[in-house]
Amino acid sequence: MTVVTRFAPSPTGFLHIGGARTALFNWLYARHHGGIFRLRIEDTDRQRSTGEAIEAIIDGLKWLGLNWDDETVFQFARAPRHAEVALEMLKRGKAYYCYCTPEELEQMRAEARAAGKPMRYDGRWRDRDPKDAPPDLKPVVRLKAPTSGETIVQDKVQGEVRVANEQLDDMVLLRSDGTPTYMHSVVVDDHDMGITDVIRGDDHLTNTFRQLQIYQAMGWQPPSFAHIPLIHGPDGAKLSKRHGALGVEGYRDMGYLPEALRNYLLRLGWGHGDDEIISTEQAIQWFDLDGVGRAPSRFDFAKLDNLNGHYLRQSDDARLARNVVARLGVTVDSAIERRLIAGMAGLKARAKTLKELADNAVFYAANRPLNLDEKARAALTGNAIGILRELREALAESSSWTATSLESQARAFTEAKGIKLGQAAQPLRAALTGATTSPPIFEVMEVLGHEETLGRIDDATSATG
RNA sequence: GUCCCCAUCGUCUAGAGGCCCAGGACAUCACCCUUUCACGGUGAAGACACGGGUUCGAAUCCCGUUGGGGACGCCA
Repeated sequence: MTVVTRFAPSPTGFLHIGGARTALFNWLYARHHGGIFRLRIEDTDRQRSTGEAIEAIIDGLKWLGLNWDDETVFQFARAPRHAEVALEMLKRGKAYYCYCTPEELEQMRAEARAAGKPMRYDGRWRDRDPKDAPPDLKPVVRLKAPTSGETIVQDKVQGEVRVANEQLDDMVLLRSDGTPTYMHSVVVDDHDMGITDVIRGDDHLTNTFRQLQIYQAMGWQPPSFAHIPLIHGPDGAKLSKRHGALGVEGYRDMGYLPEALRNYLLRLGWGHGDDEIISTEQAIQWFDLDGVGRAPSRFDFAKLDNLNGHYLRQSDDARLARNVVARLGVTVDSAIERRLIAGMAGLKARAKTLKELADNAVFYAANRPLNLDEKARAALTGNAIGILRELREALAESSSWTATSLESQARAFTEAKGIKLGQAAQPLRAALTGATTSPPIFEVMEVLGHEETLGRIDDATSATG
């Protein structure tokens, strides 16, 4: 049988990091088995669902490279079908009308809590004569759930999980306005969409018992389930905004690469021996549910940064240069674009994120005269100016403008003067990059070129001297 | 409150009774490389929550305790 998985977010906000991982696991599982990965938007909450959220989720999935098959299913549009199934259950005696008011239910819960019992609906309309129905009240449809025995989930991650049916109550299938509840629509949609494997956060584990009862009532074959642990913040509590609970676009804006985020998310809750750097091709080949752990994991930016740095260094220079230009919000001519590409090798080894990369690339994109930061200005005081002026004269005659030849010229110069290389290199760095840290300075000179280099030195020596 | 799930270095994890006085990665620290900062390399420190069993032998199995998390809506 072909594997069919799905990602089913509710469009009440952005695609958060936990959802992204759930989507990734579903996608990998489907791709691993040569199956189908589908997207269903659970927009039945009309108050909270928004078009922007739908767009954010779709953009987020696309950015992450998680492509889905077949057309996107919108759950709200299927409400008539959900009602149809509920009515069928009514007809079969598997469901019934309940005329309880919200106040009654609230009281029931309060009493149950006080008595130390599970907070559940007591089933007072379960076997009551419909003639008793109050004429002015619209009823909900409730599932006639089994009252004895137990419901068992065979979970691919959590193992066998069972609960006594007395713990579960008769849940609402159709609201009094005739719209379906989440619990009901999920089952109908998963069934109709031919989903074979439901992979979702383990906050749904206990919902599964109830959903299983709907499958049983309809005589449907339930899919297999895999409930993956949630992602927590660094403090072990729920992921907060400042700890990573952002939409994936937040990660994009911070300068993370989709392949890095994919790799990071994959390793959060899943392992394959000692492997850490895992390409997407490899992930598809290796991914299985056995490798998914059962304990929740904590989100760690430091590790994400490390992974991102790795993928950054692997990235194509032209791609990075384009991203840097976009981030800097500048327009550059083709000469500067070439300069950025040429300088990228030195730049990308020094950055963890695209944002950092862009910040460090400013001196390549900028036109003269350069802005010098405080430390750079400090490096251009005292005899540094004199050294720079002399070095400039030596360099002006240079016939070979490559990093290696520039370095040997500089070394010859400092040796002749009896000073350390650093005494010339640091002022040079300050003058050429406006900072005290940068890629190797002779490489910078090569990338900048003869004319620009001398010009920047002149700017620095005249402005300060 | 009731039910369910979880528990290995700070973090992510390897570990499916002897290969483990517990391995890898990130982070940390030291050293090397080096014109700066990175990258890279070498090394150090660092964990089986606790208590009982079972067994010749337990990180691995069982029970309990503690600690986390989740679910108990006419939200999804």
